[in-house]
Amino acid sequence: MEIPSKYTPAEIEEKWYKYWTERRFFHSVPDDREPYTIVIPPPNVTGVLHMGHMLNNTIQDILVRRARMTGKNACWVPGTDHASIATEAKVVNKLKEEGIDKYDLTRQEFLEHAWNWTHKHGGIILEQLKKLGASCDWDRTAFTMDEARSESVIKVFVDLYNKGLIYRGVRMVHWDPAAKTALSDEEVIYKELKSKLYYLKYKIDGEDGFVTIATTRPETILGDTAVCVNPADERFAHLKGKRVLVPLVNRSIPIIEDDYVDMEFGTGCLKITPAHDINDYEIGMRHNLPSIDIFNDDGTLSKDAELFVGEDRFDVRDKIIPELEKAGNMAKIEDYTNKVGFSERTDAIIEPKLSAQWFLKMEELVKPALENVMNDTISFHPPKFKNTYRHWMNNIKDWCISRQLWWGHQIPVYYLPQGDFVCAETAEKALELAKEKTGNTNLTIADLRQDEDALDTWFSSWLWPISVFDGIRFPENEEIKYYYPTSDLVTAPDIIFFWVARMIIAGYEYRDELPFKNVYFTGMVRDTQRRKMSKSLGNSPDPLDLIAKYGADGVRVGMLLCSPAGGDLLFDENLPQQGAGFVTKIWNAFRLVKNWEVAENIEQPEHSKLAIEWFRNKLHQVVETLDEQFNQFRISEALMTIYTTVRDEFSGWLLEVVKPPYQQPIDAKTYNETVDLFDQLLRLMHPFMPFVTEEIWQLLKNREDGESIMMCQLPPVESYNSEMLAAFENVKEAISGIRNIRKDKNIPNKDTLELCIQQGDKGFEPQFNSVIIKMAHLSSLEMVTDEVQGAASFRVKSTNFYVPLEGFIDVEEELKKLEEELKYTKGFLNSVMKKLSNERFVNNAPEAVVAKEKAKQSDAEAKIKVLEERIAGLK
RNA sequence: GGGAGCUUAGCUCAGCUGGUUCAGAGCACCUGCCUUACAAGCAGGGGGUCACUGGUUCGAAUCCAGUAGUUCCCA
Repeated sequence: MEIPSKYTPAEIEEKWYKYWTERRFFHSVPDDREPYTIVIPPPNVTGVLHMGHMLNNTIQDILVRRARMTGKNACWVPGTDHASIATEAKVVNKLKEEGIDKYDLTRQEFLEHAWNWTHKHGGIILEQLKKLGASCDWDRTAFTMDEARSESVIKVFVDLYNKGLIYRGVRMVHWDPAAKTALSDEEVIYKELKSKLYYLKYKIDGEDGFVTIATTRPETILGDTAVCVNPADERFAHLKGKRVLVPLVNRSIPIIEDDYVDMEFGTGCLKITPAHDINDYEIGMRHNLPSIDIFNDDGTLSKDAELFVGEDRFDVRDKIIPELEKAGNMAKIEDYTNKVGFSERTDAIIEPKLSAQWFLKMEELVKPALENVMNDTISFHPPKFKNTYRHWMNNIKDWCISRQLWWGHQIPVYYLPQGDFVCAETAEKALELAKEKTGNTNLTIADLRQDEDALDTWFSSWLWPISVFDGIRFPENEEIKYYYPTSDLVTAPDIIFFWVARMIIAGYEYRDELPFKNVYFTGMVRDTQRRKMSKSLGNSPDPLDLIAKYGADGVRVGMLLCSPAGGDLLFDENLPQQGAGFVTKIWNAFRLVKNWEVAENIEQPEHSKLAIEWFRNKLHQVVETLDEQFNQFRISEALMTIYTTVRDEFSGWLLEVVKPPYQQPIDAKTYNETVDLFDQLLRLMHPFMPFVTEEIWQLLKNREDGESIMMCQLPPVESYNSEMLAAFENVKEAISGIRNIRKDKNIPNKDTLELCIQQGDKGFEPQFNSVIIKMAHLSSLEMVTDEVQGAASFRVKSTNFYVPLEGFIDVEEELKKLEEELKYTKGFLNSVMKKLSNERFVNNAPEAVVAKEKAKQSDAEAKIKVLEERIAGLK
């Protein structure tokens, strides 16, 4: 069989992904094995794959593949999220480009456009995940607006309403004038802006004189209904009970007193606009002030503003300033930096606005969700996110779940002709309730008017771990009982409140159980300057280009090598490059092994036997290490373990030892054992690099059609001989010592050397001599009792190694090296003795620690003796 | 304004309940080598007052307090 010298990821990856999916290896059905379940954080249906998805889904795939290979029934459920605001905004824009205004369409017509868009773009991101190698159970692909999920959302709304947890209230909400919808607190991003602080003079009603207030939003004076001072502020005592006139419109408003006012800030005198500021709203409530809503839903001024009606709020700000100056109301203007809320989705500046919305009472719901994270029933990795979580949960506010959008789940509330309303899953059920409620049996569905608003997207995704198994509609179904609770959730910390917390809440409310056992928070993918990847900066590579360039395995490895849990990943193209380099390394190791000619009639050499025994033990140790690392979600460390094992232990040591001389065959026993070890190693690597491991695994031995490495079991955790591993480390050190001598003395590798060993207490075990002979290319290895003259030397622990080099040896050089070694060892002994001669240390430290120090002492003393003898011998 | 975290090699980070796997890894850097699978490689090497100050202790990167810088969350 001809093995290509270059590994070509593109075609190989496509071949195996097809092989896996055609045989439905990713598909899971409940059986008697232990389930392992992950639900994907559903990406936005209209989105495209970005670097964050790459990292996140690589980690999920590693966890799922590993679970599958440890005998679990692994199920990774994929799907997408309808992303109400973002998708609606995209559809609205697209229609606008076609000259269609959303408000010229009926709801039905608009939804048709939205569905068309979804069908066209909805699958893209999932198709891209396939290129990454994601082993999702594609038969289970779900969408937050498909039938099962939609019905679940509606059912939950009705249920919570009937439990008295959902209510309608007029509240100050964050209004997005671009999307014309309310947003939840979590959807508002505060940014610092350089703006101005305007000092405005309000004339006192019926008197000469003014009061001066400071504001960043002069246009809102049109909605002022009071001016407020601190009751403790002597400066304004004389204003008590008086009134002032709002500039330009000359409305007379009262001067009120409230502790809220900060005497230090601005002029100590605050204008109150209850309709457009949350704090003013609260003050307004306390003082029974009227609210004047001066804005329309799109951010233009309403007729209640009296001036500038129909003009945009920011244009009005520009225009009102000269007006105020002209009227003599402008005292001064200062530069000022303040934080302004922006819409997460549309980036429009948020307008605090009074409006009627639906809210979910959170106070009771959060209790089990908080408790079970704090007591680690649900573990966060890294655990520092527990703090953030607790803080939010302890300061929880009712969740505004209505959005003034069409794309989403329409709120199942039906208004009756008299203004009353009922809440029901369907219009038919609503009609029944309405008849009951009103006693009017003549009502028809046409008399009911369903609430226009849609639900917050998170109100559907919070059910995701349950709804993907249809556990809301059919709580007793076999799948939900088998797969739920899910095992691990992999997500980014920026949606800990939006999504993670709410899933936990929903889990306890609807299953009385946690939704997942572990939450692994990935870092953000940034560029090398720590900037977030963003379209506008153009610093984000296209993941698919990277895969095309470096292969999916290379990209996966590159992303993970540098991505500790919760730490940000500073992406640089040399990462996938390194990943691809590692793939090549493995490929070359495979080529080496596979191209050996195998001879049945050759005896297995001693060195090969020893090396194989050593590596078998090494592998068991690695399996144990990986197990620990995975248990702690130290996934990038686990990859590093694999990386160094393959590069150093397997390629650098095992293969070099067993490698037959040039153009000579290898004995069958060594060959088969090497292939077997390679096979084990490939399995350990498979979750990280599924494609190259499958390709090599398939070529390593004859495989039946339908076999796959992904369906194999990982090598189990087994005990290993740690003395042997330690002994082999001494062997490596000895071989390195000889290599160093070669290097120092410029002795080519092809020349053989002689070696004499003066064995000390430690540092040498003769059973590995054959390995040393092979690896150091020795012509002889002799045990000696005395030191050897005319030789370069080095020490491993208390064993002396001599390489006789007549004529080459520079005694001065050798002595210098020995003196240095002696000096260091003496210094080391000194520090140990200092400890041991400290009575309080010997008396107070645990016995084991003292014993260790004593061992250090005797080792150091032995080494000093060896060095001193050697020095004396040379002199 | 409130809260949480972080600060260890040029970069990104490990370092568990204080004590030889305590000063580590990968990358980067430097020096040799085209040695027979691999120059996308191999063999070596340099590099850190563990942010600062004090405390606890026989012993502190590790525990405590304060200071500085920095990041995130919330308002």
